[in-house]
Formats: sequence, structure tokens, C-alpha cells
Amino acid sequence: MFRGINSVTLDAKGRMALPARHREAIRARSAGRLVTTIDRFDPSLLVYPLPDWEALQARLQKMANMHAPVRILQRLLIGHATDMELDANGRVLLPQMLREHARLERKLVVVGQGNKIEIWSEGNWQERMENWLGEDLETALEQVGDIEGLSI
Amino acid sequence: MFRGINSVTLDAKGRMALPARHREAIRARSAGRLVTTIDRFDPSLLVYPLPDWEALQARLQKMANMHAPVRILQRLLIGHATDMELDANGRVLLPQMLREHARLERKLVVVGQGNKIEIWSEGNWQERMENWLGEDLETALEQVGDIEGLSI
DNA sequence: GAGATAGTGGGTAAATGTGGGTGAAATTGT
DNA sequence: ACAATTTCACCCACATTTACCCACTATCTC
Repeated sequence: MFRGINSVTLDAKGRMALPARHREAIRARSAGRLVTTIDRFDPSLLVYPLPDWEALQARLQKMANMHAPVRILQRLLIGHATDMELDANGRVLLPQMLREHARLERKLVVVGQGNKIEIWSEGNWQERMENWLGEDLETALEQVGDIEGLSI
Repeated sequence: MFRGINSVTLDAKGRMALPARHREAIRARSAGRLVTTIDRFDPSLLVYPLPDWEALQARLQKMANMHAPVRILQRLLIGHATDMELDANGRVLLPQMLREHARLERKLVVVGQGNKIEIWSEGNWQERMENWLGEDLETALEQVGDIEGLSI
């Protein structure tokens, strides 16, 4: 579904152009209605088409919240989830509290990630990229994921 | 499938002629639709026919992303994956952010690699070539791969 | 050597990304 | 409760980028 990276600018009003390559998919899937929330690992925002977010939220709410980590997860994700809509120019208004969480400044990076889109400040993204490219992912992956025969 | 090396030029608009030897295969396999992403080991780009990339992406997305190395791998590969299409002259437009990652300048090298095509800046390619030719690959290979009885 | 093919360059209209004005709505302070 | 201020939705305007042409040259084929 979503893939690819774009550099865009956050304007003085807190708006950001959603790259055209994603717009058609979003309009088809949810008539331009989106939900943004925070990423719990990195300073970035996650953007889902409305129906996909609702499925996710339903799943989160079904989890028994007797355990503290579940409650925390719900607070972070559901708590920060904000509805957004594409305007006539294909832009979205990013809520101020979420902008602060992701430390967004003027230059942003928009990254397609399959079922969701990630929004980063350009500075943060570049800094992380350098580390990621230097890491030995294979060793870590072998202990964790199914990379049997994976060849890229 | 793809093999062989070509030298081409990246024009002022960021376009590059895809060597004719590959075009027929690409048109047959995916009607000229391609996906490019970054290589995470070297400054180069990887180009796949659309269906081959989609299989790869599906595989990546199936991995549970609670684990950091999985998320990083997805960000790097899916995040940079950009759709491209052959134009009427057999050229593709390489996205700016990917050009920067691979440090592409005016002279490029296009290398067929079986299921994918690699794009390098000519300078980088030549520099690496010298190192590769000087390395003792056999010793390293024996510890890693199945080269039993391999005769080249 | 004539014609076809491949690689390169460039013009132009349409699409995309960005900035900003304005009135309505919401929030804040008194 | 009301005024002052801020935020937001909806426009419009403009600069840049991209898609779609067409053209030229070098090489290859017959």
C-alpha cells in the first residue's frame, strides 16, 4: 500500500502536504479521512486511513487492561489518536501536541510503511538513518524474525 | 534474468536511460513498472520489477514489528521503495532522495544482478571494484556459504 | 550507405508543493 | 456574560517539479 519517502515542509500554520503518491489510495480507502497518533518507540507520528485505525483501536481495547503495560499502551496510542482530513490541496493539519512529541520543525520527512505513513523531522530522520545503516541487523534478526532464505 | 553492466548518464532532470538489454524483460514482466529502493550496505539503488518487489514487501511486512531490527529493516527498505515507470524513451526518473543516498552524479553504472538491477555512481563503483578484486573472498566464503564444488 | 535502434537533451503544459488572506468558530481572560 | 485573542477551514496565488512530447547524434544492422 504505502511506500516511498518524501521531503516536505511544515508551514507556519502547522500544515503539511501529504505527498501526491499517497492521496489516491487514501481517498479510495477512506474518503480522505485519517487518524494520526504517536509512535511509542521513536519521535515520529503514525498516520492511518480511518478504517485501519479503527480496527487497530478495537484490537487494543479488547485487550484485558488489568495489566499496567496494556493500560499504558492504550493511553499512549488511543489517547493521542487524532482525526485528520485532507484539505482541498491535499494537506493535513498536524495537531500541536503531536508536533511537539515528534519534535517536528520546518523540514519533515514522510515515509510510507505499508499500512501506515510515518512523519519525522528531517533532522531526526537523517540522524537515525546513519545509525540504522551502520547496524548489524542480520544477527539481531536471526534471533527474532523469519528471515530464512530472505534475499534482498 | 538481468545481467551485464552499462555506463549511462544521469541528466539534469534526474532521468536515466535503462539499458535496452533489460527493457524487453521488464516490459514483459511488469508492463514497464518498477520499484527502486536503497541498498543498505553500499551507496547504490536496487531496482525490481513491480511484482517481484511486492513479493519482497509482503514478506517484510509479515514480520512482527514489535522488534526493533524488524522495524528498522522495514523503514529502510519499504520506506525508500519508490514506484517508477519506463517512459517512451526507456528512461526512468530517479527520485531525489534516492539519488542523494546513492550519491549519484552525472556518470552512472547499471549492473544486472539476476532478479534486480543495481545503480551506482561510476566513481563509487570503480573505487569498490578495486577493493573487491583485491580481497580474499574464498576464505570468507567458506565460513559462510555453500561453495562446495563451486567452480567458476 | 540507408535505415533502424539506443542514448541524450530540451520545450511545454499539467500536476504538485508552498505561502498567505479572510471570516467563522473556538478558546481565553476579565 | 462578554470582549479579546487564537485557531481553523476555505479560498486563491505562485513557484517548482514532473509527464509527455519531439529532436538530434552515434552506433549497429542489413
